Amino acid sequence: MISLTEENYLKALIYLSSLAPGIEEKKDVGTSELASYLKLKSSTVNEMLKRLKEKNLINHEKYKKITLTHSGELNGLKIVRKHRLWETFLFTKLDFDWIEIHEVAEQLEHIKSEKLVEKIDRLLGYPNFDPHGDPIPDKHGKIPQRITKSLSAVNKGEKCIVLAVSDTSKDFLNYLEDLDISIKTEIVVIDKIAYDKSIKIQIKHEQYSLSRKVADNLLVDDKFN
Amino acid sequence: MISLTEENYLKALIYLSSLAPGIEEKKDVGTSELASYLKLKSSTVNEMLKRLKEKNLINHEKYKKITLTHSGELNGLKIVRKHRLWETFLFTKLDFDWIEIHEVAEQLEHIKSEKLVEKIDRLLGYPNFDPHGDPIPDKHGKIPQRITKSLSAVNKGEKCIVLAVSDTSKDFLNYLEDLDISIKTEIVVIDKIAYDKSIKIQIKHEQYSLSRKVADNLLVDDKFN
DNA sequence: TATAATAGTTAGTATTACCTAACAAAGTAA
DNA sequence: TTACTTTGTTAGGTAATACTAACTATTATA
Repeated sequence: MISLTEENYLKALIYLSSLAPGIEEKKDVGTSELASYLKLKSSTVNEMLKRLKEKNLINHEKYKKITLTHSGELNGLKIVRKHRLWETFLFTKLDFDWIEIHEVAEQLEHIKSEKLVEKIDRLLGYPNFDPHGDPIPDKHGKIPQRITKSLSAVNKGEKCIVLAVSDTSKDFLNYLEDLDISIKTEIVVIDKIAYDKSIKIQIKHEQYSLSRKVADNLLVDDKFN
Repeated sequence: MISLTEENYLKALIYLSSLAPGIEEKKDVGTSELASYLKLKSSTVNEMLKRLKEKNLINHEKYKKITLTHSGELNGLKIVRKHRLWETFLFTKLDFDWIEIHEVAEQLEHIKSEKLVEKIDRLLGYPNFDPHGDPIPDKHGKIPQRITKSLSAVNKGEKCIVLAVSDTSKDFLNYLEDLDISIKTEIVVIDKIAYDKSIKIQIKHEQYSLSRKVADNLLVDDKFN
């Protein structure tokens, strides 16, 4: 049996080891890195690493980096799957907004019931991506690949719809909320300013100017017709 | 902050102190009674009682009975409310069956999010009773009263529908499942045997004989036309 | 009412998951 | 290559929640 706390360590390891650009290349994770991500002390993490190793969920040698075993990765992906399914449920079925879903899903992801997960998955129509655009692993841990294009790469005059964001910080999500940009929002690229790489866009009948940074973090689909 | 464990103690106290027939008359609960209900040792419970008393959730003097304070009752009712709303959700929205819902709701009831509870309540259309027929306290802890009549009290020749059960043991629920009796099942009382107080009923086109005990534990509505 | 049975309490122990403080290993830079 | 910095580990402590064993108060009964 994997405890709630252990589940959170696995999830953190999944997240940290896939932080590298491509999903394929895995990054090795160190004790302090994990500790600072979980907002815990290294000594605490160190102790947990021993338990996770005993349970065959991670590989770890003294003073070396941490990697997930097959079992560890599978179990971690299960939590990620549940988290993202619950986020989707909260967003699409209960009208929670983009910002609120994460916190509640952090709790719901630990509910132990295979059947419940499957039922929710079905209720949602077996979605491949959550409301933030993150891929939802299937029950075997397979992660759907997304064809992504950042808004920065869309040509002048073209139309696209928002699929996902590559930054899920509160600040960014709040800013998007102000601009009324959410998943499936239709955006027309009016102009691209060469000088500072900012772009001028139109949403419904409003026009805005977005910085390069913002445009980079908006992932879109430009061939949806 | 009330811990998950503390919440379970409060819920148990709500349950045990309302075991008396009328909901109004409250029964006082003892340490061992609580311990045996929670499948814990009295010493464990005793320790927890101290903590609950410090948090002003219960009244308890050495060697005396336990009663809930106003705050304890309110907090306990909140858990009961969540439990029953989740059971209703699982039953009506996810097609879980009568027997499975309890276990999953035991976990879901501890999710902390006022908003989530309200959203689920709304999604379900603000139900007053859960799939077992138990009343769902409202957000202020008010418990809807049900007008109950046991199947034993229905006259020969009359029709009724199942509203609730007064025994939620697995054995009983399994037996009902075998008979294909669930909430809203229509039952016609064909005959009442004076000798052993058993009754003969008809469901759809099947006839069965039910013992007195079973009939007593089936709560029905006989004026639903 | 004396005593046996039941109920409730206390003391001491274990586990999980956290902490601080002290120390050891590895990596970096003068 | 020595010295500094960062990273990782160990030892020892705490709070929550459980346990067993031993003890005490209350209740029931002969």
